[in-house]
Amino acid sequence: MHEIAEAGLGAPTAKIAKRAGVAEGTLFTYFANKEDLLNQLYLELKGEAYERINASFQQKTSLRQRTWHVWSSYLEWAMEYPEKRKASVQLNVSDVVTAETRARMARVRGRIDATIEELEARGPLKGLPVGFAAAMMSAMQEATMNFMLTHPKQKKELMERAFEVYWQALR
Amino acid sequence: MHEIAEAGLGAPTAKIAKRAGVAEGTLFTYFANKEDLLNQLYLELKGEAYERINASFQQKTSLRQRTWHVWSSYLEWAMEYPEKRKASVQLNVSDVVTAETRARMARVRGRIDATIEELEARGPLKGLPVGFAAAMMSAMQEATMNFMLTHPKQKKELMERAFEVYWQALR
Amino acid sequence: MHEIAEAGLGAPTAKIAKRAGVAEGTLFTYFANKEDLLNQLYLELKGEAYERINASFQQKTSLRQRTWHVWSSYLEWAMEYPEKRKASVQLNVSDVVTAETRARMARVRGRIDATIEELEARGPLKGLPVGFAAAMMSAMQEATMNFMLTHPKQKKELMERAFEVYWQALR
Amino acid sequence: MHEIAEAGLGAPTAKIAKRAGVAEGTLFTYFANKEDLLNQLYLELKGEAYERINASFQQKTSLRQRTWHVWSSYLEWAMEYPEKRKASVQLNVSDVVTAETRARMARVRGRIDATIEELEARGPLKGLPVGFAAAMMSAMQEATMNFMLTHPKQKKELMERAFEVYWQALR
DNA sequence: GATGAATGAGGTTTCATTCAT
DNA sequence: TATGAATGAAACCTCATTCAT
Repeated sequence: MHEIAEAGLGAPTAKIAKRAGVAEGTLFTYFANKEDLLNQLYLELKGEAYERINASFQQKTSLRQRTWHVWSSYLEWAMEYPEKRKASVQLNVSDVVTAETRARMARVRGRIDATIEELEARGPLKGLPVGFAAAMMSAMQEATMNFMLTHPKQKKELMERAFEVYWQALR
Repeated sequence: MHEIAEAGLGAPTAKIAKRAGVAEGTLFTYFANKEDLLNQLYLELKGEAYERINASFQQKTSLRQRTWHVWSSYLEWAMEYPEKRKASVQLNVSDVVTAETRARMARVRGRIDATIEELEARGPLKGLPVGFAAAMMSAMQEATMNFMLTHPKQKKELMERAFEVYWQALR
Repeated sequence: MHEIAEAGLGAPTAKIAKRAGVAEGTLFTYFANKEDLLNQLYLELKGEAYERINASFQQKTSLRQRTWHVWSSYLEWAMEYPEKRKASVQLNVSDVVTAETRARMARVRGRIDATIEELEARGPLKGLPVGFAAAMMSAMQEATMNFMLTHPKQKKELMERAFEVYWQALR
Repeated sequence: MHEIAEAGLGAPTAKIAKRAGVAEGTLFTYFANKEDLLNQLYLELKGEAYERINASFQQKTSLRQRTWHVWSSYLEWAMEYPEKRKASVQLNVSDVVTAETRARMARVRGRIDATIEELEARGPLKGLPVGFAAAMMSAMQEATMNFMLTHPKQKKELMERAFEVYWQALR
């Protein structure tokens, strides 16, 4: 993860192994090949983020509260582990992550998706394809993250006001 | 550009040269090295998109009209040249594009930025860092693009309704 | 043996171990290294073939009958265990089988060699180096085997007629 | 060829390149991969041998004379270039040489095969599969070669008397 | 004695870049 | 200025062998 965050997906397996404190060959007793390693890393990182969101998820609260929960817990996780987020983004954009891996991940999202999809039933998004609200949130979260990192003093404010923007957009 | 869109930034210079109809070595009489080539390509692609936006830009219309112009002309360009957009995104995410290249690009945006920054003076974004509205728009445009590509029948609707979402968000 | 027949001498020790139903490391409590293992396999396979020939060897019959016995029992063994023969041939050609192993094998041939050497006393081979008749037989057996495998219907005929050719040659 | 003869098909491409006086990478501008290189080498070596045989081939002489020509010219070539022969044998036995390569080679044999097939019309081989006489000759040539190499003084005698054996066999 | 995770040297192949023509 | 063969560093991956358990 460290290596991917620093050097991108092109990070040599030799360096990855060294950073992990194992021999070059050892990598390949745990992963069939580099692609497999990257896919597993993706599952691990995304899984961790989702777990964080799910952990303190309050099913019975208002839609706004649940949406805020999804919005904020992801951003908090990402701020806490910027390297994990960076690696995660790199993997997400690339095409080493197979459709199968993405599908498996989707199955894990569960309650998160259920909440976000509630948003799609509302006026501004009614009739648009499923997943649009979620894609919008992701896009806005990433954009917000970048500003939170470059303007650490306004971190909290950015998180809250950007959420307000998202929320207003979907009223 | 074709090669980058198809094979990513890892596309071999040999293939790039062949596609361009020149010999392998010829590439390096025009570009110092691969990184330089990619930076120039980035400037070319982004420049083309901005030119498109600037071309029919109506300075004197309402803020909403100008914002819609920026929103829609980029999306139209991107739909018209999906390969250019794909290459452009790849380059944008990567770190071969130097800070200097990005800075040079920023200087070209001119009137576009002026418009988008007007948005930041409004309530929902007041006090947030400069560039936030633009970043938000880019993020939402990319997310919208992906849906336009996978749901071609709703192309027009997606473009318009997603703009409405953006606009509502910044009211 | 199975692995060698299928994948050649390059077959990984890991696979050999698995096929044998033991752990990777266990191989090396029985064999000093891969080369040793291959040499032992060679001894085992050749030994088995020779044992087969010796088993029903009739010392007192005519030279032709004894020669036929050697010719046919080897071919029958090879047809019965094509994998053993394949592995055996691979080992024979390679140079992992040491001179010492080959020498040890020679000592086992005993009665077979005695018979074949009788052939060398006859006109056509008189004066040629010891072992020539045996080498000739081996060469012809391998060539015949290949045809027996690709023309299974003529198996018996090929075995008999090719022997006739060999026998005529040495009259 | 030198490397293959010395170290077998496992000879590292790095060594092959060095021996050829080119850089490691240069190999792969001429051959798609190692397998391709080995196939081309096979074609080159076998081709050379056949060319030698065809060169002074006298179409109108007796069958025995033509058979002797095939027999002896190959053996002479092989004695003259023992490394080429060794490499050639290694390749022949292995399965890196594809069926397609072998087929292409077969097409080159031309007049040689025509002669050898005449032998198959004769009594001892009548009714046996096509190619049997040629396979027999190859097998016997290889066996003879080994003795010629270990008994250089009897070279000429071995070549002639072994031919006699072959010829007698097919009377 | 059996195990199998760990090792790292060594193998094949790719590719940005150079430079004589 | 254009060419493309040559280069060799560096990438990914395999596998015989060791050794703590």
